[in-house]
Amino acid sequence: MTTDNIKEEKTESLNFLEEIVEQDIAEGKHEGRVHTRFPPEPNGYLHVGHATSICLNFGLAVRYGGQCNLRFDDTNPVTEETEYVESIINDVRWMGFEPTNILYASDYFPQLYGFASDLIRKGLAYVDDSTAEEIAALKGTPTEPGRPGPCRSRSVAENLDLFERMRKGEFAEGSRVLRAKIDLASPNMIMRDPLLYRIKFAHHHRTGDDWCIYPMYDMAHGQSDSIERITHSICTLEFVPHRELYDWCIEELGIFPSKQYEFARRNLSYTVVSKRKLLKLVNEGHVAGWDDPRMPTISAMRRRGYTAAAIREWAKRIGIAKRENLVDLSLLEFCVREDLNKLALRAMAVLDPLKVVITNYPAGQTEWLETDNNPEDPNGGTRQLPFSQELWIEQEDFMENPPPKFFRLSPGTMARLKSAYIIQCDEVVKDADGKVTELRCTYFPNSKSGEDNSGLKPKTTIHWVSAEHAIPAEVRLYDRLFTVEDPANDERDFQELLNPDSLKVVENARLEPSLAAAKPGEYFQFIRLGYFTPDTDSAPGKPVFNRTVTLRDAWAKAKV
RNA sequence: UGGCCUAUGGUGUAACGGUAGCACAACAGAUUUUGGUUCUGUUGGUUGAGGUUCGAAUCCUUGUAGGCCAACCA
Repeated sequence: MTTDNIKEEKTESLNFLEEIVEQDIAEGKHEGRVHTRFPPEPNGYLHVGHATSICLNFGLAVRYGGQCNLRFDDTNPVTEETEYVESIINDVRWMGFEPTNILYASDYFPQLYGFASDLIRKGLAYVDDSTAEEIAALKGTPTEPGRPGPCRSRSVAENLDLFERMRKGEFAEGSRVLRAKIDLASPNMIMRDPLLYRIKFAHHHRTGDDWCIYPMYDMAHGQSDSIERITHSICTLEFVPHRELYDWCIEELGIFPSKQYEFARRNLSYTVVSKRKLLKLVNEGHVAGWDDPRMPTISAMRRRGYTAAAIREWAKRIGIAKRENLVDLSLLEFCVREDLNKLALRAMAVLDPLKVVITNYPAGQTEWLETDNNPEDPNGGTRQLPFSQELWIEQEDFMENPPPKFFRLSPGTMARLKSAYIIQCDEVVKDADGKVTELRCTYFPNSKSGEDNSGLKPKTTIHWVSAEHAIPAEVRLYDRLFTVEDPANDERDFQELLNPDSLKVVENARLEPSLAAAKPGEYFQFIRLGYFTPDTDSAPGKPVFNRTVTLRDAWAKAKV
């Protein structure tokens, strides 16, 4: 290792969780073992927030030679489904991580039942017959202590008997719960005799009808961590008050001492991630589904053309801390462009076609021109583009009365056709309404790309496709779903904040013929327009492309 | 009004008592057969008030602001 490397390593800064992990390793805690877990509840699709959590938990394991389990926190049968389990596993793998184990909290139900019984035997849990309202009323408020209910003083034997009969299904749903007996006066509301088990006669996606009592989060999560000998159990800030209970359970049960650490969830501007709001977007038809490319779900980002590497890099760059945040969407877009710039194959596509006729080019002739697949990749290779007398160019690349800084085509000016010839605009053809329908141009035969000796220096290069050879396609242009940075914290109605232009469908795009074979999962840059990927709606002979993200566009900015 | 968490450029994040740095964004320039990429530069910051110290973003006190907690959700 050189001095430079040492210096670099020294200056690299760690986030607070990496510091904790490194300190634990240095102290030989758990024999230096690092074992994390990603614990989604299978009640919906994973979104960007989960993506950063995946990167955090799996990333820590990878970085420190540890392990990371994927554990489904499936303790509430009424909201959870196998469909979600499958999509979550798929999303985790797509993100680029392979779980050490794929586990389910529901597999621990027998053990968890035993833990609860242990607490009862220690006099630390009791069966409460009160209604939800009664329990809430006796819990007090943050400023007033709670008061004991009539069941709090039940004997261990009675509690054991009642709890067993709860399990046997002798009591009606909602009629009794098991509660920890801790401290009704605790300033931490979570410690005021928290509920541990409730009765639910519901079919569970894995355990079927084996159980009619299900553990609450606090009776399942930490215990599952402990069973799996998780060393660092990382969760979001809203669980901070639960840590006291997490530790209490582990202490009283005398089980493996997993430790909980909390970080601030990362929020992304111009979107929402609350399950309720995402559901509303889907149900009210504001988007086409959970994987509509405008959604912040992992499946939607994948469909839109974001790469897992870009999302991982984004998570790395925004870092990790404990303060509230709203990460600017532009950083995610930067990461997506950065990755795609390296790997996307360049292609020519015209979204808003304007006909160009090269008057001095032989009608019916086709010439195949070589062009780079990716100028950023020396091994990217080349392909052939057909050139002919009639072409399509972008409407935007022509202006009859251009402003001063416009240096594309206008009457009398020249432009280079990318990888082809320099043309000059001689004549503008209009329809009865005065709309420009065609440009009649001449080309300079000695200006062919790669062998140009014309001496001409046009101010710009524009993209084009040969009219005869182009294939038609639908192209979907996406923009941010909301018009405000932080829709979740806006007092206005959800509805008012939606961006009416979040989707623009281009029905009549013209693509270079090589794009006919493109498949979802492949990445392209339509030159000068942005990054695009085939959508899953594509059908043979009817390709559909999604715009992942535009290119940075200095001209667009200069115009406004 | 009880407890807990958090405050560093527009945004995100470093600096662990010793020169406030990095990235994105913004702006300017160079290069460019993508108004892309790449390269260079510029603007801009420690929540207020006290205190400790030779020296404070950092430690202490006290304000202020934001967030979380009284689900048979996780």
